[in-house]
Amino acid sequence: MNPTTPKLDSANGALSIAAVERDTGLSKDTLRVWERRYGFPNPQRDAGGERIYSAEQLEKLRRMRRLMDQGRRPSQLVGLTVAQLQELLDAHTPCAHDSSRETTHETALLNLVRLQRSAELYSALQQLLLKQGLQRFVADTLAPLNETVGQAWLRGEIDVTGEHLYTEQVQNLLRGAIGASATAHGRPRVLLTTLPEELHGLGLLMVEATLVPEGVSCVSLGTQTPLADIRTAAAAGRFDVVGLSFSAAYPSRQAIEGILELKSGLPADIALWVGGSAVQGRTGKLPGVRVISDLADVLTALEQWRDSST
Amino acid sequence: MNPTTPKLDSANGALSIAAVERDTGLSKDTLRVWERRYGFPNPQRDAGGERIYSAEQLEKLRRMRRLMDQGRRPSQLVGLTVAQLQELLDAHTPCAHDSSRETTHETALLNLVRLQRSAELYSALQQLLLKQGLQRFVADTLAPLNETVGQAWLRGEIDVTGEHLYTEQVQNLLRGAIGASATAHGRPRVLLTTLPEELHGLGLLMVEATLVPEGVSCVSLGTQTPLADIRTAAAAGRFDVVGLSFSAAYPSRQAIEGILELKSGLPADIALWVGGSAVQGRTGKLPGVRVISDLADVLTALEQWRDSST
DNA sequence: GGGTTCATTTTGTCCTGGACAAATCGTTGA
DNA sequence: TCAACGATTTGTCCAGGACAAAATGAACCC
Repeated sequence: MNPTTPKLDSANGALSIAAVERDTGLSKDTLRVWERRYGFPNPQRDAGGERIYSAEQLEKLRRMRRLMDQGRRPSQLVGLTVAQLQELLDAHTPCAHDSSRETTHETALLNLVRLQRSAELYSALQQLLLKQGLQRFVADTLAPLNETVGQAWLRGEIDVTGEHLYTEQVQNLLRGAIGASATAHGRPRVLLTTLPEELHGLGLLMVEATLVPEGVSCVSLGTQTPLADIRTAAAAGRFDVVGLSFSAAYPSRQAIEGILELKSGLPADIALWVGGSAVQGRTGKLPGVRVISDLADVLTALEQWRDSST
Repeated sequence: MNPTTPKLDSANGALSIAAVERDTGLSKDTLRVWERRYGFPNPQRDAGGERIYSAEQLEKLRRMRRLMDQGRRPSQLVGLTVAQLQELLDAHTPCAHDSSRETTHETALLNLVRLQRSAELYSALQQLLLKQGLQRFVADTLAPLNETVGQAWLRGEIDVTGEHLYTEQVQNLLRGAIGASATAHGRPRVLLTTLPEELHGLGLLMVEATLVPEGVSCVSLGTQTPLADIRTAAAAGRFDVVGLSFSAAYPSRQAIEGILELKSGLPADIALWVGGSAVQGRTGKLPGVRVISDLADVLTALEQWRDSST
């Protein structure tokens, strides 16, 4: 189908520019212009003159990207070593969440992730779910655990496998619980999804799990729905609310732009709720959009909607 | 953060090249090279010389893309009108699976997808699941329904929204069912995942749903696991079998290459099972690999494994 | 001091046109 | 019927120039 798919890519450690684009989210144009301007990354070339990036360059690019998501600019970062970048990342870690504050549950669960004991992880989570109930489980256990796993991943304590495994088990659990308690005709009708290029769907599931017990009827479109499709789906399904979720990796700028564009094409009587670190504190730039600060705030937003729609 | 994000995009009907890339999945490079070679699309230019695509051009590009997913080549398509392209899309309905063969269940379910009645879809599927049991439900209902939905999508009868919604509901259902009947210590231990660039995870879930009732302990890593990670995970978790799934969209060549490379790096006592249209009938090219022909064959493979490992 | 305006710098995206290699097609020969 | 091999098609990559939006910093007024 694709006449040319990128050589071998990550198979033998030879990273093409397309592979780096996928992994870092930095466009090919950006990678080339950085090389021209800053001299980094300075990849080797194969026989055909095409760029071959090393794993180390990829690591540095990944960290740069994360720091830029926090508001830094590339020229400040490009001269630093991987270790120095890592220091900056560690320094930023919100002090409100240092490891000493991790609960016993959390460290135990994190250990299961680290050891890749998926079945035990699943049943441990399930027990907590039964004990706490869906909403409290999501807000009090899952949300901080997510954070902890994310941090552990950044620090390199968990590999890709561990992270995949974690999200898989959480999805299994949440989807089962949601399916069990879904209602068909509740109000409001909420449409949940993410914008294109946002792959993380766990946030959506957590929101859905929070809303469903309140009698809300949620429809999730999964991740990566084109703007035009969100619009038509929202109108066609007579939804009251459209909810978007953004992970920390999503560029804040892009998020705001997408949100505003969607808002402008959405009927005025459909509310737009957005949540995730990419949009935190940007309320000012998003008139007419409800910015959700955390999972508890989802319920507040719901209450407000119900009050105002009487 | 991004100093320049594409103007206003589709907000006022002015489509930048980036917007068209997002909507059609055709890369900027491809769009430019088509314009150079075929004279289409031939967008207007704004004051700065940048391309402005019309909605009509976008429509034609969308259809071309769909037809190319069916194996056509751009040079055949670029001269046709939108109407002619639509005709081709309508005509594609493969005769092996004409609508007359669809069961009553199937047409009813397909209608729910088309009308985006997600709650009803979910409960209809759930009823079937209860009546048929997990394994028969997956093999007899879900597999053909998948096929039908895929065909309908190719013909343009269902939009992205409908497809998202369908996979979302099926996932909810299967994950719930799997979670309910999972066993922690069964044999064999099976590791399920897809290679990088393969995004479709529904096949994995269906396999998992088929195996779990047999007392197999399955661990799914979700989609897009790098080869190196599959290897380390398989060894570290002491798995007996690694299972890979490939959708029809995955290039066959790439699949075989990836499988062989994985096989060569895997301990000899770990079996490798692969399934999906991309690998059908390629048994000859894959020595030492168990090619799974369909869902029933999964159970055959399981039986064989259990026989040979006594 | 705190806020507004304006020039300057930074930065990502888009442009052109050339090149190449993988995939496919069409033909030939066993 | 199938394998092999040249010709064609096709998507990706490259270089280096240009531009406009965003961020920064200086000057200014209340």
